[in-house]
Amino acid sequence: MGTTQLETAPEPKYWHLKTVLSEALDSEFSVGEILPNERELAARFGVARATLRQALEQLELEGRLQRRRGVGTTVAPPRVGVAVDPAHHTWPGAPGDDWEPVGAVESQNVPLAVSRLLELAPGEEVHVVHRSRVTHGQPVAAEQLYVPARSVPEAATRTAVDAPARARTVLRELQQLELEGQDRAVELGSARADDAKELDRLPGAPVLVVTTRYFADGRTAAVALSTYRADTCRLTFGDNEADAGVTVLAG
Amino acid sequence: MGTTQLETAPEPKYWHLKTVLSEALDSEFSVGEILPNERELAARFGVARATLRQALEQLELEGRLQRRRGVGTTVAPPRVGVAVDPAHHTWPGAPGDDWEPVGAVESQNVPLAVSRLLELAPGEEVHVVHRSRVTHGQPVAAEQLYVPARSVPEAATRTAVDAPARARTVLRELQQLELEGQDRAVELGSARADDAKELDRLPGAPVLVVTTRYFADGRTAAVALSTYRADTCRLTFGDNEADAGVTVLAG
DNA sequence: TAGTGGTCTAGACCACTAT
DNA sequence: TAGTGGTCTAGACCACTAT
Repeated sequence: MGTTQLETAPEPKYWHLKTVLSEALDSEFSVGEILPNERELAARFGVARATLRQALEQLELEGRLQRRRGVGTTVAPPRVGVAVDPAHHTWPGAPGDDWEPVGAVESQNVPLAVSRLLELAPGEEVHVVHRSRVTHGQPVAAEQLYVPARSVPEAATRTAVDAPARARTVLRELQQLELEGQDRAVELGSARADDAKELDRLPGAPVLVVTTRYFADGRTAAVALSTYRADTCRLTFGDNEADAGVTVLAG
Repeated sequence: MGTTQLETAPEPKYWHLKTVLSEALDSEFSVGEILPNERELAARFGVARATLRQALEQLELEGRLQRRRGVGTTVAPPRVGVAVDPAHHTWPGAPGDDWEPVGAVESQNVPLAVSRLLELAPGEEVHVVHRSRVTHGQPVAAEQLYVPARSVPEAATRTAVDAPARARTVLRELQQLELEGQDRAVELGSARADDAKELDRLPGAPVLVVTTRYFADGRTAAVALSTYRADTCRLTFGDNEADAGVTVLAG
């Protein structure tokens, strides 16, 4: 016989569990259905709760499950396709964009990476416009749009009555400029406490961060940091019409 | 005095730890530097190892740390910008694309979501072309390109000598078609075992999955599933020239 | 107030890397 | 063979939701 030790390393329990649960979700559960609680599931599979949780975490990451503290674990609907990059480039706040202005403040305190993209001088004033995006009644994204005061010298945010009006003032001025181009980058991040609250998630939840640079007057005129829920969103780019409706479950 | 119970909920230990470590990384460590091991760090901060690991996991997710079993934890370099969507649309394998053909097989067994996108008939044959992408000497992505046999009737994969040659045969035939358009979607996933191995990660590692649809002859002629390391990659879209060089650390 | 998922502990052992 | 991160256990208690 000889030693047959060429075998592949044993599969971790949580990995096997994930596979089993995934198949059960496909065949025995429907969207919105509540799973047994974690202590019950762990007992049923004969593993420690921590191990069971490792499997559930992965399935949540893949958009298969939704877990809510105090409530329970449910089968998640397919991810929602959200159009991020329409073929026709426009300023934020242009007609037809899905974002809701929430407020705006003036600040000298912006993330280092943003100040580099905008090539800010030390102490330079920046309007920070806060917007949110809702699809199918669910909050899917929160955005901070950084607009140097130099880009919109006429924006009179202090005279506006309420917060959304202040935001609209900045957006309106921005649209006076000629948009010369834009680009985007997508990366994985974890939700800051404020964004998490707005997205109805816990701090640290995985998010897709889209960085958009808007070019005008030969320089970067504004930068948007948009934070999308990674569990529920599929970001779409290009020719496609809004929701293609089909989700590729990447597991 | 009265009860002052309007206070915000206490910050979890691992969250606070993450903040402390993050600041230490900024000020006291440089890229590539090795951190003390987990048992040592946990002792130093007076927490259980599991709690320390929760903080490290988040920092790794944000691309700040790199952990390797048997080796240790090091400070990660800034994320690499990888161009995903050049302004000029082309077939995969066109001159100038960064992918290396690895192999190709014929299969009737494709992911359900892919077969829906391609509107495959049951049992229809599909070429599965496997490619990999390397940047700065590091593997950053693995791809499965699904091409229905009907799209490339002349592709003679069986006569090709080696695996890369079989892949190139399919790609060459694909380029004979007129590309009418393409679109993309990005979502979070976890690495399958085979992709994980190729990307030098453990199975289940977080990845960004890009689904590309290629249109020709009025239908979807091919679909690519590209799996990018989420810890090391920032996907760029649009006008930007390759690497913008600046990383937005989304934490 | 009961029930849920989230945090945390203090261990043990395993898989892997480098020497 | 020593040292690392990865997996797993069996608990305890906390924050939050809904009744």
